[in-house]
Amino acid sequence: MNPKKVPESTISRLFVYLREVIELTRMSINTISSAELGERTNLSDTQVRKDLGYFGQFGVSGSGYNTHELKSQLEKILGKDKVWNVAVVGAGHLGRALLAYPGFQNHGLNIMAAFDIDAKKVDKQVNDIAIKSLDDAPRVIKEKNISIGIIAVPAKEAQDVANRLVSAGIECILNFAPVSLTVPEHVKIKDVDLSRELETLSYFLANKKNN
Amino acid sequence: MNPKKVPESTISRLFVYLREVIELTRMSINTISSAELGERTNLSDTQVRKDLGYFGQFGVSGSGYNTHELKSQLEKILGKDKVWNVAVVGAGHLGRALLAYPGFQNHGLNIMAAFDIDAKKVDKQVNDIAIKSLDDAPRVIKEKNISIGIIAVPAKEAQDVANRLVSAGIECILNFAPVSLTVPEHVKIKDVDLSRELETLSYFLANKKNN
DNA sequence: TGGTGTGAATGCCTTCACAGCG
DNA sequence: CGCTGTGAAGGCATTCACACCA
Repeated sequence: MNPKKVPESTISRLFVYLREVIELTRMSINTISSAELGERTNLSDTQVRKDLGYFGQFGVSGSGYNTHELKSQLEKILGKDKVWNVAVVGAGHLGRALLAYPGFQNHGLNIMAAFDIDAKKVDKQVNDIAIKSLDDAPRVIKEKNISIGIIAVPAKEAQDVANRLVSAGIECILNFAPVSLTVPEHVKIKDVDLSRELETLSYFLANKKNN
Repeated sequence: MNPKKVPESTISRLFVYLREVIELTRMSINTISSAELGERTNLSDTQVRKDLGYFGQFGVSGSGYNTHELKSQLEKILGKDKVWNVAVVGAGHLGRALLAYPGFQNHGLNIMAAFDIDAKKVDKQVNDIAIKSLDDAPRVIKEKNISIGIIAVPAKEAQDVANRLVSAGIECILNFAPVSLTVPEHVKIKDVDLSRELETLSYFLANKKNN
């Protein structure tokens, strides 16, 4: 349908533009140029125009983009009319932080279930969500039509959890465990590796001095 | 010193190789080929060799890499002999999860301090670390020689926190707030945008059906 | 004049292809 | 023969340069 292939990084930035444009409409600002939008998002004006250009011509020469129109176009492009159900596996500190994270609800993402293998955590309530045994996952995932799974368990258990999620019908995984998971082709996986991010920063520090 | 510029993505992968190699030495496996190492990390054999090739020739033709030597070389390259002190700003769910995160200690990263503006949280203890008022940050950061800051506060406060950290002498920031922060050239910033990661997955789901 | 839209140029990173080595 | 090391090719994403438009 799209004439040219859209880079994944473009998609990621569109969410940033959308956030900013929502803020602008709240402030009753009706027009914005690519340069201004770029400044607010720490991106170049060309980058902004190129990204938007993949999906049509929303701008007005000499004036810029209408924020209200841009907002609704971006929402349409990014599928913001749809809502997706999410399950969190692992009710440790990180898992519970994710259950409490306010950033998801506003973005078409509903955390519907939480699982853990630890019997001591099962049936505890976190933020209105009851933690269930991992054994219940296949049933609950199907019943509640959950399509996104978040893995927040230790590295050793992560592959097993991934296997269970996949066979329960999960289509996307956000993985916080510091291991490379193997999943079937049709499952999309995204890694968030917190210690690696920090380690990369420390590498930067270690090498800064030498230059 | 390095003849060719090393891609940042290579650095990031070196940490993955190191993890794997540590695991291999624990299992008393003394030799590994680039193909095997690639399989364990979901990367290609060429990628592994190219990455290592930036830093020298550690391999043995026909047999592979000695895990013990590779381990110590990687540790040296990545500055694992050094230890860096870290401060967390924001003692909400995410901040507290980071304070409790076990993955940092083993990696030359010591969380030495935590700050919050909320007077109700100040002086509470989390995982042996006392939460201090943000106003104490400049003093504590200097006293404890902290060079990495983690921002885990709401979007609206993030830029202000960043400014304070920078003027207190912080050199690297790991930012969990969903905004683009502006910092001086010499400060390295790395964003971890959790809702964006999840949103990108939901975009993938929304578009999968159309193909 | 002040802005958009976009082919062309560039730069970065990954993959290919293969020479060389134990 | 199996595996490393690496120049060359290729692919993807960003930036440049400029035609075009209100």
